[in-house]
Amino acid sequence: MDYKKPVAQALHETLKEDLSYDEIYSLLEKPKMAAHGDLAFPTFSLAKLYRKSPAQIAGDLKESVTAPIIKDSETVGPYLNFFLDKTLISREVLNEVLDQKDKYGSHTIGENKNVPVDMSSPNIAKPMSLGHLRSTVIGNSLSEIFTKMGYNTIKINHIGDWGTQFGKLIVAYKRWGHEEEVRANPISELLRLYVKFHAEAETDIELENEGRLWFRKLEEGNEEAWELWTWFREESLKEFKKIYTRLNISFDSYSGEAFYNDKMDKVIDLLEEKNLLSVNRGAHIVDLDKYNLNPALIKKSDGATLYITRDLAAAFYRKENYNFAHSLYVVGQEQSNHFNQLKAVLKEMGYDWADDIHHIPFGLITQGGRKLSTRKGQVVLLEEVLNEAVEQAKKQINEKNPEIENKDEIAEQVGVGAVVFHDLKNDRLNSFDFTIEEVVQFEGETGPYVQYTRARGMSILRKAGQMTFDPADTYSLTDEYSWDVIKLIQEMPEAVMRAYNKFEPSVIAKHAISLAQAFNRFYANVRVLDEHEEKNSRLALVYAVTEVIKEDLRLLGVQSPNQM
RNA sequence: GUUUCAGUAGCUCAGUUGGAUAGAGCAUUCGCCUUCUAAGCGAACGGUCGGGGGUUCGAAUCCCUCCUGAAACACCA
Repeated sequence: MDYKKPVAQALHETLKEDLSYDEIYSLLEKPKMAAHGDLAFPTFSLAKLYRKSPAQIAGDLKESVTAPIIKDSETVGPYLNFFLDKTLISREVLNEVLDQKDKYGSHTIGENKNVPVDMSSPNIAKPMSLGHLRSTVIGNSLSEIFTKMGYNTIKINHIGDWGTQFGKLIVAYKRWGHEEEVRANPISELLRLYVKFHAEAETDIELENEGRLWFRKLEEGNEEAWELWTWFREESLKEFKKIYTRLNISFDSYSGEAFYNDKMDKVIDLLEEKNLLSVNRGAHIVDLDKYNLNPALIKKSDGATLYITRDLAAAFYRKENYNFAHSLYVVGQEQSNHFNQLKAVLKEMGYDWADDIHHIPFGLITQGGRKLSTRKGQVVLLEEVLNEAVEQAKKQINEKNPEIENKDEIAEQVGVGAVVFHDLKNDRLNSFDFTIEEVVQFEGETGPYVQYTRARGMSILRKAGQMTFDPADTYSLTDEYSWDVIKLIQEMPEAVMRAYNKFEPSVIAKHAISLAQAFNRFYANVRVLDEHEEKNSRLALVYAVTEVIKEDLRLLGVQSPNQM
């Protein structure tokens, strides 16, 4: 329930000559301090109109603005502060959560419209790095958020499975590789070969040529090249799926770069038809001067296609197959220029749906201040990070709750949850320098803190022996601690909306932290299981918190263990 | 060099549409477990919101300018 509405309505009764309902609604703000009440109305904007001091206007309004929901109002200078009826609002908020459960906070504006989400997109034969983790978890979370808005999302893993590096890889494998080793440890072995190739190529210039040759064979459908490529791809994908399983993420499509090989000619034909291609320094380009962008290189001087050609083909394919309302690309911010070009070319072609394509950029992860580089073998392996986090989680469990069952399962949920939450809690555009100590933090504003908060709530419910609550009951909560919790629960649907509008999972993470903090304060100060006339209402509040936290975490792709 | 993004407490970061006395977490120091899980709660300490100008009743937030950092900038993806 949005309690701003009845208050705005009450103000509008008095002010309808001068301010619209919407203006009043947007002027109403949440005070930072509890002493200033639950909602505040600043009167500055009326001062000129009325030729009175804002303080005076606030005083006049105080007398005339009333509503059942408004328990009390006070003026402090130019502000009219409202104190609301806690009992009434608590009851309605609880009724709503108990009734809707995990549907609480949902919206319907997506109404079955399609939204493909391009995310994760690791490269074959290379380990998944922290950069891929970001794309994966941000993409997954946005996909959940869009689903909660009513959209039908399609998670697409645009695998990096084509390019000259496969020529190099084939050469390296033929020279130094062994089948058993690749089978045993596909990615680390293929990576070793790839790194070795670049090291050797520094002195042996013949290698690069050989690599190009083998890539051409691959393109021409040479059987040996094709078999090796298929095999590398399969082995790599198997390895990736292990990680996706741990992250609890699945995809609707693994169509990668190779999938569009036969779909690029159509793009080039279309560009020619529309007279958009010109030849410059031997290359085919689309001029984008009027967009203040570099020309888009569609075809190299040797006739080969490029990244953008493929992405154009992918954009058309997705428009035709999904008829998307929005199309998201969760890709690092260093590729902003590419997506600006992509959209500009589509605009030039006359397609308005270019505006529905959204690049969702995110900040760079460095280590020791340096950019991570696969070629030089300087990578942070995602799997090792997850393992370390899970190990630390297990250590904590053994210290703090050694009697618990399913230790391994819980350690996995907590450890992986810590990593994922850490990645999502801040603005996605922030860059950060990676340290394992920071990621594997379990105290303060972390995933495990939020999970732990919920586990404490679940423990109370178990002790009470009550897991279901009647949505129609007349609940009543009057203390300050409950009130803070209620207000946070009430804000959840709005947080979902904001996360959606900004393509920003951290909004949800922040809400989860705030709610957990408020609940822990409640927990420390209010005895739930003691006999009290509000006991049943308090239990209902605990239940509502466990539901909302679980839903927040689910939207982030983090699991909620019932005990830890 | 051009473009884009960023600069808030020792560190990591919030700050919604411009609103009241700029907030958290970590770290440090100190309190709270015979009572629902101490992965918790509370307190103390900590600020020229990068500098300067401007707009406004009001600026961390908008505009200009300078400083610092990161990224991108034609045949990689």
